Amino acid sequence: MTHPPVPALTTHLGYWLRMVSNQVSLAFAKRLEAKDVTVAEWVVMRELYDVETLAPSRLADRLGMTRGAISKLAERLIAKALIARDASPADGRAQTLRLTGEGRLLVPELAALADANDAAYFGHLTPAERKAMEDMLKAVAKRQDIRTIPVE
Amino acid sequence: MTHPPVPALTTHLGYWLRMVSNQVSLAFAKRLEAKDVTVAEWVVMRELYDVETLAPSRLADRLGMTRGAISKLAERLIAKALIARDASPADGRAQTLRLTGEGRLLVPELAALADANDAAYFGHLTPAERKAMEDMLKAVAKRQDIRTIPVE
DNA sequence: GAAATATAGTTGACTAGGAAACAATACCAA
DNA sequence: TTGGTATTGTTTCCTAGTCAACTATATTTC
Repeated sequence: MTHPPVPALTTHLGYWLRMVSNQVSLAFAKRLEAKDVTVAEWVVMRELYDVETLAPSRLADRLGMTRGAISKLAERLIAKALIARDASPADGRAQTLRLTGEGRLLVPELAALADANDAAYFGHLTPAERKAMEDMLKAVAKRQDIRTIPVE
Repeated sequence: MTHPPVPALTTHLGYWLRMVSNQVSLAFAKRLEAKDVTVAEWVVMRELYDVETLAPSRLADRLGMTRGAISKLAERLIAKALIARDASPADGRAQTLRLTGEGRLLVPELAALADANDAAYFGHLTPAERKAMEDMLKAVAKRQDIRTIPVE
């Protein structure tokens, strides 16, 4: 009783993309769990790593999250003593976020987990294949003017 | 004060994959919104489309979701009158889910949205490029024994 | 310089999922 | 046939987001 035939989900590139992406992210999340850090927290920490300080609202823009989400995310990272929040001297509304010493020390460890995860999933591809995939994904991103850092 | 240099997030293929995948899924979700359906609901409906009836637990396996999540998802679809739930005559614990007439009529419309979304993101790739990407993703999926349908 | 407007961050209500405890039923083994 | 175990689906509690209302401070405009 399948009236009009409908192509399978698997005919869409988006389907495969999502399936693989989900698994890669999930596996990465599991690795991070050993360090008691989520993917979103990792991205924030990595952003802060080469920038000294950053305003929450800038972070929201960069990660494509709402300011509310960043507010709560920052709160969690502060509770873990991985980042710190300072009032802006210039603007009474504004704040800046920065890594604590502890947080800064953790980033290279987390980066190693990210490397390992990427290698586990894509390490078997030849350099040419990797480059082809990366180029295609970059082209799609550019074409659609995608610029936010994927958090989840 | 960036002590040890850490490679940028963008050096990972997983980063690009997630960025593009997130945007493709988000755009698809927005299209589905016009029909008042979520991506997860669409996947369930598409699964039911060529199968007559399906047990919730089978659905959970196929979609890689918990039975609890399927329970709630089914409840939402039933509330929208897009699927129906019947008690299994053979097994007092079991149920089966099926599309309603209305639900079945909706599937081809939703499939058209899926096609359009895929085309919007990947239509500009040459057939060879599309195939290369699909093959690589399939290979990664196969290598990791990924078999669940990506819902989100 | 006062009033309107804009911006930064927080909060509360809501959503969709996971994990684990649970109830009901089925299966199995002695 | 009865007692233990397995399985099905539901429920409760938790998490991490969104959205929209809110507070406080800045900026602009007249």
